[in-house]
Amino acid sequence: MVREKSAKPRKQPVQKRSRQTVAVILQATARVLVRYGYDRTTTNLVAEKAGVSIGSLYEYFPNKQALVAALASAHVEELMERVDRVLCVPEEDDSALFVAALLRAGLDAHRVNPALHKVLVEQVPRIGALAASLDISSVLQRKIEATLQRRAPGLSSARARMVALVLETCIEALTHRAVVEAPEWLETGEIETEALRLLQPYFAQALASR
Amino acid sequence: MVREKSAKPRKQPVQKRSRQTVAVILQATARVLVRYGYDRTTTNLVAEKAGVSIGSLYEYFPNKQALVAALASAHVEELMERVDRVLCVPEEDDSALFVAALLRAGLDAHRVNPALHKVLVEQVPRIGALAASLDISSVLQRKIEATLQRRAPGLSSARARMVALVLETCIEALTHRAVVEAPEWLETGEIETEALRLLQPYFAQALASR
DNA sequence: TGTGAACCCGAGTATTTGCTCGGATTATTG
DNA sequence: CAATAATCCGAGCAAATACTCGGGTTCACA
Repeated sequence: MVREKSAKPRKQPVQKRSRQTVAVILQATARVLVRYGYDRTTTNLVAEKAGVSIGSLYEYFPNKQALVAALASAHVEELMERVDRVLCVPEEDDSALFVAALLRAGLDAHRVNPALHKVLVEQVPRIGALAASLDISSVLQRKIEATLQRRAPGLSSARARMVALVLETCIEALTHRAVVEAPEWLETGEIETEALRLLQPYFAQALASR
Repeated sequence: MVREKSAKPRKQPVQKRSRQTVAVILQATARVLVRYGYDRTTTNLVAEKAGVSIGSLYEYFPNKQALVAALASAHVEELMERVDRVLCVPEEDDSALFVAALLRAGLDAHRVNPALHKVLVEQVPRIGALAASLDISSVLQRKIEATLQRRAPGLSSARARMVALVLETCIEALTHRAVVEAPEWLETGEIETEALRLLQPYFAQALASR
């Protein structure tokens, strides 16, 4: 099926009409992905559900991977916006509050179209363009690392990287796990409490032992 | 490509010769998966690399999913054996030692054909038979939960489940992350140290506050 | 050593699916 | 109001790929 895609360039939408078309195609892609899963998602089906012709789809997306990658990028961007909004709040000098804020960002992120998120994470193979688009974690980790170095200049850069990795990894894993396996713990906030019990002492100690 | 697979039953290998064939096919599947990735893995290619005919392959595996699922099951089983071997050692009454043993089990597990593990985790879509085959985490979690209830009978069953989830999730996520992103921290043991710093206080406290 | 069962073979078939291309339709510009 | 560009269309091609089937080969066992 999908060969060694040499990314053939496509035209950019310039008029309002075509930008609308692209948007409709992406929305349809999301719906089809969620409903049928990745490998039963075909470009023809997406075009049909979007109400545009297959020809139009290929005007703007050179292949299926590029199509899904575009959607994934948009999704990740939306997540990042939420995280940024939380990370920029200036009052988390207190380590406990900082961790809590991070955690809330993680939980929040998982509330953006969780069904799509699940498909992207579980079914879409991380290959080629998709690998980069789906690599949320490392972006986030770097972001945390930067914040850390800004707020706790005493930390060596190696330590900052390590602590950022631990925080990001655990938050991402725990929230994701809760979403798919124990949604009731999300509602009740139990997961949040438990994660704080795990991460706050760790983080406090990491800051102390500089 | 692959339709709504209605699992058509295939014959079981009974003679030594055919068992050998099945083994060879599975080994080839692993090699092909690692080398070409999931969607460029075709049944025809697997048969060719295994040195058997495509007909023989379909004697024992009804379709591609079943083939990969069989391989995944075998892999998971191998992981579980290692984990069991560690978990059954009787001397971890000390909470710190218990966590350390768990962690070592996690790290150990990731040393079983890590390349294959990576492909299975990152590329193979969790659908149908594959979803179950790849669900290592929940099996492990239940195993930890049982061990926990046996060794710390003071814990309520809800707490045991929660603590097991946290331990399993974090160990799995951290080790996996280290493997793919910072292998040097695996060599030096830094990841292990750091994970212990995170998990031991948490676990000790969880046991104390019964 | 004969016979049926288990096993193996691989060219070929039936589908699926990504994607093109020539031409119609709509917008923009001078 | 041309003329040119942008957009849209969808039948159909080419290639890939999962899977079958009829027939040959090897094994178990009486």
